[in-house]
Amino acid sequence: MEIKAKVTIHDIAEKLNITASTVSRALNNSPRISETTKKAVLKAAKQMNYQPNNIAAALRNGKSNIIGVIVPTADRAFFASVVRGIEEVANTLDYKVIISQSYDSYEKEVQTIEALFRARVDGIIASIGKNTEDFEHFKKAQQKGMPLVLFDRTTDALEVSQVMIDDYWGAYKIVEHLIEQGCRRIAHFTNPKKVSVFKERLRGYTDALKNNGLPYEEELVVPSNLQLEDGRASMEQLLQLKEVPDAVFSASDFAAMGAMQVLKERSIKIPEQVALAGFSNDPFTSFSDPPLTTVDQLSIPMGKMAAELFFQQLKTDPNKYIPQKTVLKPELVIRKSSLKKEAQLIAATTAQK
Amino acid sequence: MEIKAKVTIHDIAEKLNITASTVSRALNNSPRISETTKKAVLKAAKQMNYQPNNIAAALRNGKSNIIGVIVPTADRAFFASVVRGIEEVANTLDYKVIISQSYDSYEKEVQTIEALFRARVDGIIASIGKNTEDFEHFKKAQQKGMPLVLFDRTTDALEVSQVMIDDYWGAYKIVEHLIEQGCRRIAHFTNPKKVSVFKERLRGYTDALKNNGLPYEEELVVPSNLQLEDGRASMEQLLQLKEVPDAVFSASDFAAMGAMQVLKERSIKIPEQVALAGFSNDPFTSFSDPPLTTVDQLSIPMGKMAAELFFQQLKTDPNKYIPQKTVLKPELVIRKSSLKKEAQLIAATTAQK
DNA sequence: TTTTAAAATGCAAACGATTGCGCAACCTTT
DNA sequence: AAAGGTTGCGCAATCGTTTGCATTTTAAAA
Repeated sequence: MEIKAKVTIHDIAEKLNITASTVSRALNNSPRISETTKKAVLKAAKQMNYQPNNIAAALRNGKSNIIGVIVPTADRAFFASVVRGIEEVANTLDYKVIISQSYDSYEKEVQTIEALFRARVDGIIASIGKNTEDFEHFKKAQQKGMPLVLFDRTTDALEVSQVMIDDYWGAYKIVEHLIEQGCRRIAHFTNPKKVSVFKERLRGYTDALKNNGLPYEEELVVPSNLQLEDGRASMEQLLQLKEVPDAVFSASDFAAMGAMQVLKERSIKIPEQVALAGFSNDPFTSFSDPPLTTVDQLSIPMGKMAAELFFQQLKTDPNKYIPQKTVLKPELVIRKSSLKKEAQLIAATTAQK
Repeated sequence: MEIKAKVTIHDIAEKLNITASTVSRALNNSPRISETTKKAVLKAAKQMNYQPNNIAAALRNGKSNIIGVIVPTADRAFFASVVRGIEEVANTLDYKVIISQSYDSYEKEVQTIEALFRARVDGIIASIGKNTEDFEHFKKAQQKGMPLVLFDRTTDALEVSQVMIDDYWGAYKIVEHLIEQGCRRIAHFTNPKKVSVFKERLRGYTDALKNNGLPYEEELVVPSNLQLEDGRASMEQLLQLKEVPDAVFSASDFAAMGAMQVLKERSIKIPEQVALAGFSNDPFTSFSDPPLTTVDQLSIPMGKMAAELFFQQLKTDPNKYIPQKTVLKPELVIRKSSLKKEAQLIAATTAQK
């Protein structure tokens, strides 16, 4: 078994005394070829250890069977899971996934998309970088007639298929949950950026308050970058208030975590004194103490759905295609950090003894 | 700005009244082309919005500028970070990264590698699936003269470049740390599989005990699958012992986490009564209460190193190449779960008041 | 002004698979 | 037995770049 020169359909053809055309057709199971020769070709191919050259086919066909995926960073839990979801469905259709990172930089994003064009990907699935406000580079993809699907961080500036979760609904529901648990002064950590997800979560928060007869109070809504440290700072700030809140709904798990740390340092009981909820269901949320109530973003399903929209678009005439906006209902993940009633009940029965 | 038919070097050539050869050479900055025409070509290319077709080039050159990466699952924190590292260096060299998942299935792994062959990747970077014991599919890559780099889960059955961390050293050091903190009965959670990493960690554990004059006790080494639930069970088991350990070094963060839960449920103080250490530095370890001491696996550097080995191999004559085995020294991440001395000190000063 | 070397560009064949069109050979029908 | 249909396969162009080997142009030397 030495290394033999790469075998092509021509080699097979020669061996069988037929032409490459016939071999090609046989391999592609064309009805124009007799069963006998098909069998012969298949057999010879196996025997000679033939490996089709997708690149040659790609050149001829003008399609590469490759999807380009752009994410801010490949190792953030959410994005990693989406990529996983995309790969899972791509895999079943013999498509490959090229992954590239934009690092939330506009310039990188533009470069990256150009690189994907050069690589001749058949289309692109992307989550827009935080600092991107111009979308010409994505439009280019559309102009080329490539399928383009946006997920999570999308924009309405583009007529494009997109998948996201219903941030409003998730926020609304979780605030409602907090209220149901007896919380009456619910604070919210938000982000001032134009990014729509945070706006939506804020809207869900305010509407839930309103519809449940609770007042919206400016001082309870604190904006920040939503990282761990920001969460700490925001919590400190809230604790300065004359009237301390009895719950915090953070638009990010990290900030919620920061708040949790501060509360614990001050021996403020969670959830009895302050209930806590985050957003994203980052893997770490189940390991905190108490485990953090949060909203699951359905990352893997989102990836799958994005891929499905992609292939749907791939199959239909670019002129006929109508972009689809898919909104996934997120799932509430209720954990101890917000189960005030239960905690009180346990406290009561323990005290009774 | 309508969609113009794709422009090729021939179009540029025609416009400039030269041939495609010249255009090609100009674009590739060949010394055989005069500066004047180079300028002209570049200008025309920009003007006509020329996009090079990598596929055609790949066909002609026999190389695609694509690396195939195989991981068990794309969304496990460790692998996601390695992929990130790989992509980072690939990106600087205008290489693209195709990612594919083996799901720890041998069959999938074989299929996946075949698919990568078809895609004509220039080489492969992979972490071997848990259940893989035959390596013919990887050998095929080598026979084709492709660069092949293995990371983390490697094998000595293949003469191949590999990157891993020094599990022995990491384990040794962390056990030493526990001893230094005053622990004398240190338990260990391990995994019975043939996978070398766990064997190495076990070896580091036993050697550290030995070299520090502590006895190795069978009953303190408990094997399991090292998931959260396994950690819980193992801890329960340890608590049944006549002499309960005063520390646990788990070969996985998840199992360590399970142990932490059990200890907390029983109000056993961490680290005062039982110190805890894990392995991997999974992101969640910094969010537990107390934060978990662990060993960082240098995932991003590992990815970068794997990519560097890859390119190194790509550059050198396959016959001359000598596989490199790179062993990264992991980093101890000391957190509260093991800082017994500090905890005792604080306890003491608090009591004094 | 011719000769000669160097510099710049052109020609044409690859790379490997696909496919529209055409041409045999064979079968059916009348 | 001639006309018309099928069936099975071959021819040759094509996808867009690259590159070895000319060939032309330019500049320098004689």
